Amino acid sequence: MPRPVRERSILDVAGRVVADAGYDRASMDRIAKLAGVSKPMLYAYFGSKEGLYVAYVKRTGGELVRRLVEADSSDQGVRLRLVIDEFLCFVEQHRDGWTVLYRELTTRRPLAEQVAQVRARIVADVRRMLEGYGSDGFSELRAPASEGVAEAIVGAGESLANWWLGRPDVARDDVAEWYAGLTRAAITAANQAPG
Amino acid sequence: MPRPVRERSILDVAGRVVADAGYDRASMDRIAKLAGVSKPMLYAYFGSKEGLYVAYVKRTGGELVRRLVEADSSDQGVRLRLVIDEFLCFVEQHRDGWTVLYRELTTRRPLAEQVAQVRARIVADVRRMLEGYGSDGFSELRAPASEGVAEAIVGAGESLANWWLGRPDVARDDVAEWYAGLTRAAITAANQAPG
Amino acid sequence: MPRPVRERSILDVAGRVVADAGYDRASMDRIAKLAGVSKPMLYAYFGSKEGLYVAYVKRTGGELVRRLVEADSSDQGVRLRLVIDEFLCFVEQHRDGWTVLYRELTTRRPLAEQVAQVRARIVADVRRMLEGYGSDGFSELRAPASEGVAEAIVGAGESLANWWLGRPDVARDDVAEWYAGLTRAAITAANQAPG
Amino acid sequence: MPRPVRERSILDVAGRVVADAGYDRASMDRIAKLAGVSKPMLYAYFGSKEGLYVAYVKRTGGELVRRLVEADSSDQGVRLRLVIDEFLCFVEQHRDGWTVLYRELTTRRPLAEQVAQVRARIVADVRRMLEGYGSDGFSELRAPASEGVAEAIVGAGESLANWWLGRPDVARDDVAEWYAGLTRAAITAANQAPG
DNA sequence: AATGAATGAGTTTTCATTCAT
DNA sequence: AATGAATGAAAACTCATTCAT
Repeated sequence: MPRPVRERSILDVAGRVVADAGYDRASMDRIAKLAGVSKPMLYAYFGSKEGLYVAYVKRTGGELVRRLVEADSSDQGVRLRLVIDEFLCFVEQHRDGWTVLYRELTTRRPLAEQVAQVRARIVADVRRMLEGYGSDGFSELRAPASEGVAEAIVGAGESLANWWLGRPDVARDDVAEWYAGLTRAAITAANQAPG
Repeated sequence: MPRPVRERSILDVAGRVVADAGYDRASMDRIAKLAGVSKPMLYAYFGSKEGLYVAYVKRTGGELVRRLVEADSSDQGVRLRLVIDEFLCFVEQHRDGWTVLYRELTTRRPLAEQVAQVRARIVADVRRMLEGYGSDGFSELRAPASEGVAEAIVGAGESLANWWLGRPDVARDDVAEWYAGLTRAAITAANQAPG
Repeated sequence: MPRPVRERSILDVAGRVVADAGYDRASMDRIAKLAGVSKPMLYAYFGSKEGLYVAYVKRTGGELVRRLVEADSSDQGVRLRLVIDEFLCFVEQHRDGWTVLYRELTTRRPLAEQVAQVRARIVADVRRMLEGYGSDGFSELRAPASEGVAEAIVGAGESLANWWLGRPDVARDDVAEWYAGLTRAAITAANQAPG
Repeated sequence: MPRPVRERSILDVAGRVVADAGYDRASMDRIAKLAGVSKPMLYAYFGSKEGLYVAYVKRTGGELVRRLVEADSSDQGVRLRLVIDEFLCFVEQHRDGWTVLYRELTTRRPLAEQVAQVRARIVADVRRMLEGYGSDGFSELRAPASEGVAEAIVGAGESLANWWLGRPDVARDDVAEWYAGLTRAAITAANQAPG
């Protein structure tokens, strides 16, 4: 089997195992066995446990960011809803990936950097949205309020996504609608607060 | 040293260590050394590593819930703001405790149950708030929307609290104000959505 | 079994195993099994494989140096012969120790430092002997010649000792006599060379 | 690249790596990478790690012996000095080779045999020199004294050579002179001892 | 003639946990 | 009531070696 193919299939398994057990409890032995390869292959391809994890996070986080950015480049009016849709689509399609990204957000060492960067980019986007909102005459929101509220909005989405993972009977469209509503309301409220 | 006193000081140390390194990387050796007792003491008092952790979570989560419940029993008009204040006070006073509770929220085995229960009670409270909101004539919010939005609101608070932990220069009052604004806006938006 | 006793018996076994197989091929598993303890004991007492080795070398090298120094503090006339006797006694009594000290002399990483220090002290002594020899009127030997010849003399002794280890039928007294003769001759020759 | 050429360049690399790290810590991976060939090539050419090592030692030890033998076949009067010169020339030109030969002298398994043979031949030569010395009327030296002293003389040379490797500022001629002086003095002394 | 892909067996090290005193 | 001594089990990682192409 050629290397790139193997690499992808190993990453898939690694994501499943890490999503299931967390980084610390995910053993290389288990990943190797489930991937149908020997442990030395994991090390030949990824160098270390951390290397394997980082490769997975880069692949998965990279795709999430790419999709959000694309959705964000659409027409102003529908942008928010499209970005939210895209986010929920990603969660739906990559349950493991999302679980890993989200779980390791709260872990300090030694991998937080990678994941934190992905999230930071998203928070920054939301913050820009908050700060730009008032440009048409309304009051304007500035740091640190814009930062805090952006964090809150992103956190709301994460939490909602996790809840949704356990409720497959709920339609994505509904979830997106709630989240979009909350976001719009939060933006409005934040901008009116100082006034 | 009488047992209850020693137990409390051990729990304090355990919280610090677990907040610092996470449950898996927190070793009993380290906890024993920092607490100034021998390892067999830890086992005599708490039975196992999991037992020690559960004791810590019960104590810490219990206090969080107690404080929120008390704040929630106050007058209707200021209730939301008081609860939020109480929550942020707790985070401020128990950085380790909050970090542990929050971090382990996303961990599956073997301790999630305990922590999840604490959070579930909070989410349920918020949900009741959402569902009761309309009782005075407005449209009413029902599950699963009320559940999802409650999750989102709680998630927003968690995220905001974590962000705030890294920004000690921001006043608690401001954070509380933003969060209260977001929550009220979200409730209003959610109730108007179906109409 | 109290710790100091255990430590000594572990060190004895470690010396035997390392003398037998060399540092790299000596496995902690094997040392633990032969010492009748579990591997974690080795780590509890010595920290690491290197730590165990260093402890052994310190103990053994320390004793060698102590004995040589004592013998060296005797009356001038018989000093050389006494030191040589003491050295050969040590080799006879600590075959493992000598083998380890000698073998690891030629190893670069990561342990050479310790052993090299022991040897360096001995070489320095011989060098001082060489340089002081001429003080009664003969020509005097100086660096780098004194250094080189000291190295040669020490090397001759090491080599002789190793050869002797494989020839238990040869009396220690004879070996000592040969070595003393060689050393005296070498000193004389070295001092006359420049003249 | 024709096989013999490649073989030689592989051996050169192997020598460098083994001199640097020792046999056990020298990995086939590293040798293959530095030699610019794939690992299966190493096995096709040399059969095993041990095979590669043996090939290196045979080549290097063979050259050392050849040079010493040639120098030894010269006129009686200058023989000793020529042999010593040749030895030091070899060390100077083949630092890696000498390091490997010397280092592995003290290693027991699994390669000592090869290296030990090379050294044994040299010791035997010196011994013959010692035993023949007295043929012109002086007292004669016999085993085991001749063996022991020969070992000592060879060991002195090895030790001197190693010391010299770290002192490139010292002229070869000086080193050779010291060593020749020591050797002649040792021979004389050994022959006079019994008398 | 040459190599990318692959592994069985072994290494050092750590950890939660218990026993004898 | 308290601990020094001790361990079974499992972790991450490495290496010499081979096969299929």
